[in-house]
Amino acid sequence: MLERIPAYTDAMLDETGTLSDRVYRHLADRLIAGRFAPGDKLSLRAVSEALGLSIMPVREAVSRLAAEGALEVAPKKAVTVPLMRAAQFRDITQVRVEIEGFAAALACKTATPESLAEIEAREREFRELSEQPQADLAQAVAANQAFHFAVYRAAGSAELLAIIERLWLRVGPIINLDLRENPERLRLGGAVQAHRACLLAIREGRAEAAREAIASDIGGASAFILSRQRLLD
Amino acid sequence: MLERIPAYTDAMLDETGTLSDRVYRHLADRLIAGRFAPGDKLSLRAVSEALGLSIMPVREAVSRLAAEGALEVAPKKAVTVPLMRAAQFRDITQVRVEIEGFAAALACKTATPESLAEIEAREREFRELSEQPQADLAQAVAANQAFHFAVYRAAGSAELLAIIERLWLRVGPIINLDLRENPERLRLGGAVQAHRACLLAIREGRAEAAREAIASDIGGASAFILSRQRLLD
DNA sequence: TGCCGCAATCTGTGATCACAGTTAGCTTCC
DNA sequence: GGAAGCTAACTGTGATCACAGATTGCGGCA
Repeated sequence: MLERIPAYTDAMLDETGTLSDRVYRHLADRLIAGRFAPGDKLSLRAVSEALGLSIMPVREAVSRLAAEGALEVAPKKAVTVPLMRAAQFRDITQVRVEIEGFAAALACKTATPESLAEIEAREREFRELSEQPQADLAQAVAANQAFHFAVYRAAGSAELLAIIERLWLRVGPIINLDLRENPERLRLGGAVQAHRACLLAIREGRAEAAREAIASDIGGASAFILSRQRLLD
Repeated sequence: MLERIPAYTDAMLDETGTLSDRVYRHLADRLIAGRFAPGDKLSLRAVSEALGLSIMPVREAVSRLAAEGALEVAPKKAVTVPLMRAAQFRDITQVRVEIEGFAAALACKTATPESLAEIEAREREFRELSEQPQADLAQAVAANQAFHFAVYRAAGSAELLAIIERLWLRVGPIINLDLRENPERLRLGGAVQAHRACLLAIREGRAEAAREAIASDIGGASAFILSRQRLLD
C-alpha cells in the first residue's frame, strides 16, 4: 500500500522518459512532500553528483521547476526553495480555494464508481493515520495529498489537475514545515472532518457542498499556518 | 501606442535577464500572439541560429515551455506546437471560463481608478479595431489579449495571472489560427459586446456580471472554433 | 513508372569545459 | 580579541562536442 503513495517512491528509479524528466519528477515529488524547507539551498552540481549524473539533466529539471515558481534561481547564486510572504500565501490560498473547490464540485458530476472507491479508500487511510496518537507526519502528509488528488482526478480534467499540481508544488514546502512544527494540528481533526464532508458530498452529488468542504479544508489549514508560522512580513 | 502591445515587441531585444529568459519570453509571446500554428515544427538549432545564439538558451526555454504544455518535445524528434483534440479544447475552455471568470469577478472588488482606466483604454482600442472593415487580424488579436490581461491584472493576484498566462500560451495558436481562417468572426461583434459588458460590470462593481461577460466571451469564441475548426477528432 | 531501401541529414539528449559573478572562510592588520 | 579585506571555492550560464534515434529524399530495382 505504501508504495502507492508518492512520497515513498523515487522517480529516479523508474526508467521511463529522459533523465531530465526523471530528475524533474524526483525533485517535484520531494517538493510536494515537503522534503525541502522554504529557504533551503541546493546546487546543481551537488544534486547531479548525488544522483550520479552530469549537471545537464538537473539543470533542465531545475529550470522547469523555476518556471513554475517551485524553485528560485538567480544568476550565479544558489538555487533556493522560495520563501513566501504572508500576502503571497494569502493570494495562493484564495486561488487554491477557487480552483480546487471547482475541481471538487466538478468531481460530483463526473465521479465514477471506481474513482469514488478510490476517494473512499484514501479518506479512510488518512483518517486512520490521523487518529493514531503517534502519527508519522510524512506519511500523514502523503495520505492527505493522496486524498485530495483522488478527488481532483475524479473531476476528469487534465488541465485542472496540472494546474493544481503546480499549486501544490509551491505550497508543499510551507504546509509541511508547518505540520512539522505544529504536529498537534493533525490531531485536531479539522482536515479529517473536511475530507469526510467532501466524500459524502461527492457520493451524493452535492457539488456546492463538496466545494465548501474543500474550501474549508484549505482555508482552515491556511489560517492556522498564517497564525502560527513566521512567514516573511 | 503599438509598442505597448506584446505582439509587436520582441523579448530578445530587451537586455534584462539571462539569454534563456529572453528566448523564453520571445517564444512565449509568439505563441500567445498565434505566430505559430498547431502542428508547426521548430528545431533547437534553427531557432538558435536565427537568434544568433548557441542552442543552450533555446534548449532551456523550450524545455520550460514544454513543461507548461505550450510545446511538445519527444526525444529525438522535432519540437512541435501541440495539436489539440476537441475534447481537450473543451476541457481547457471549461477551465478558462472558471478561472478567467473568477479573475474578472475579483477585479470588480480590487480595481483601482488606474486599472479601470487601463481597461477602458484597451476596450476602446479593441472596439475601434474591430469596427474597421479591413481590420489587421494580428493587431486585433493583440488588442483582445491586451483587454483581457488588463482585466486580469486588475484582479491583483499574481498567482491567478501566471495561471491564466499559461492557459493562453496553450490556446493562443488555436484561437489565432481560427481567426485567420474565419476573419468574419471579428466583425460579428460578439467579443466587442462581451468586453463592453465586462467593462461596465467592473466599473459598477457587479462581480457576477463581470464573470458572466468573460464566460460568454470565452464560451462564444470556443463554440465558434469547435464548430468551424478541424481540431483532432 | 512506381515502390522499396539505404544513406545522408537532422533531431533532441547528455557530458564536459570555460567563464564570470557570488559567497564564505581565512588571514592579516589594527 | 575583533573586524576588515582578500582569496579560494562554489554558483549558474553559455558554448561546444559526441551520440543515437528519427526523418527524408534520392537512387536503384522490379
